Amino acid sequence: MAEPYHHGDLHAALLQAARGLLNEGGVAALSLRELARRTGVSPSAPYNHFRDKAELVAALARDGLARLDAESSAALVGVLDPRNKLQALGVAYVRFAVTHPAEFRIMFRPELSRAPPVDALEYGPVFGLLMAVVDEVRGGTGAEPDRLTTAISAWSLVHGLAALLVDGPLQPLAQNPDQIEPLARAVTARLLM
Amino acid sequence: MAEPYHHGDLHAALLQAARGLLNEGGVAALSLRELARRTGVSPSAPYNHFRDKAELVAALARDGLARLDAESSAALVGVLDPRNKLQALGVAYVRFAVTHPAEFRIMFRPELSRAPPVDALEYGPVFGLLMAVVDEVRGGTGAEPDRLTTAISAWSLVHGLAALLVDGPLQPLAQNPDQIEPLARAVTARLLM
DNA sequence: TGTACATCAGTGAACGCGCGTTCACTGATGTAC
DNA sequence: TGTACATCAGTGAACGCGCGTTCACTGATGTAC
Repeated sequence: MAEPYHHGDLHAALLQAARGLLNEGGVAALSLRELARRTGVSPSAPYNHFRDKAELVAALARDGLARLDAESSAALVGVLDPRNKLQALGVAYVRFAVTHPAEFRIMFRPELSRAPPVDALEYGPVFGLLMAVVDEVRGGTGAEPDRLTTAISAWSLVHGLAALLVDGPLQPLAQNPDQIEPLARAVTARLLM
Repeated sequence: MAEPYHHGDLHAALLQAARGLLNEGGVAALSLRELARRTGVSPSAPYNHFRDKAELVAALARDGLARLDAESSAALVGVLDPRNKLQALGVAYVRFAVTHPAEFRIMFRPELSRAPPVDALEYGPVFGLLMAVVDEVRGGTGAEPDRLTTAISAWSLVHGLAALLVDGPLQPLAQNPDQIEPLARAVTARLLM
């Protein structure tokens, strides 16, 4: 209501509002009109920044992936032991999901955006990181099962915990984030056995 | 188009059509009107069988849970070793998710129905089964970590694999179901180490 | 076996709603000279 | 430093659509006698 023209940074404001909307009401609640309302702008204003709704959703997913990538890399700083690296990566994954549930949800709902954000088993940054660490771990010990299976197992474990916390029956636990870190540590510790 | 009145079993036909719709277009595609169209019935006919859309979704989730429960119990028949039981339960879980993706999705999307289908950590049938098997396994060996953490870890592993196959970047693998069984076996084998 | 009638499970028109998107427009901003 | 003008980022009305749900209705079914 301040100045009718030229919002400060509508692009960012829309994405921010979209995150909020997703966190509150889930995917069903994400509408361009509501976004416009929340950023105090007319229904057609968003079309100056995104071709259509799918493009906005795709941008959200892309941002989420980049953030997860950054946090994953950060989690490895100063960690030397390969097995500790694997655990650190897992804990970071769960923490990301719980602190950014909107992005986490949308990254794994490919119907929503035009193209899948993570292309299958192609080496997206995050999966690449995981693969590298898995190779490090395998390099140490002897006759372990196949690389891919190991990576998929590790990914499954943390993805499952994240999904149960974000969308599933473990949701109540995610309410106070102090409990998340120890739980994630305990669960990912199974990767080390 | 045969006889205009008294569909054979509209209740079941609607649920069946809903499963199809969910499998094809995801949650967003699930509409009562489309259901009516597919079962060749007027838009108001479904209201003779379900109070509203939420009730239909809840019925779908309930059916899915019952089915998962039945398949889980069936998977344990004839298996004696506790660790093998744990694995069998895990494989059944993944198989259920891949063969009934609609139900699997909806069971873990509590916003959709009025009440959450699995009440938190209360002992729903499936979780009860898991807990019992976990206790069996723990009874065998000595100083293992806490029950709940063990159960959550096991659940996370299989839930994560299921989610990555159904909605995530492992989707391509789920196309030919012959690969699913060995993969599920390999991944759940990590529960035994 | 026939008839009367309550109940069950449909029809189809209508409602109001929120949505995505388009369109002609207009004020603010920034650049060239 | 001023002015002319292209471009950028908004407005607001309008569109068509599919949705969930309601309503008065009606044909088919099953039960009582």
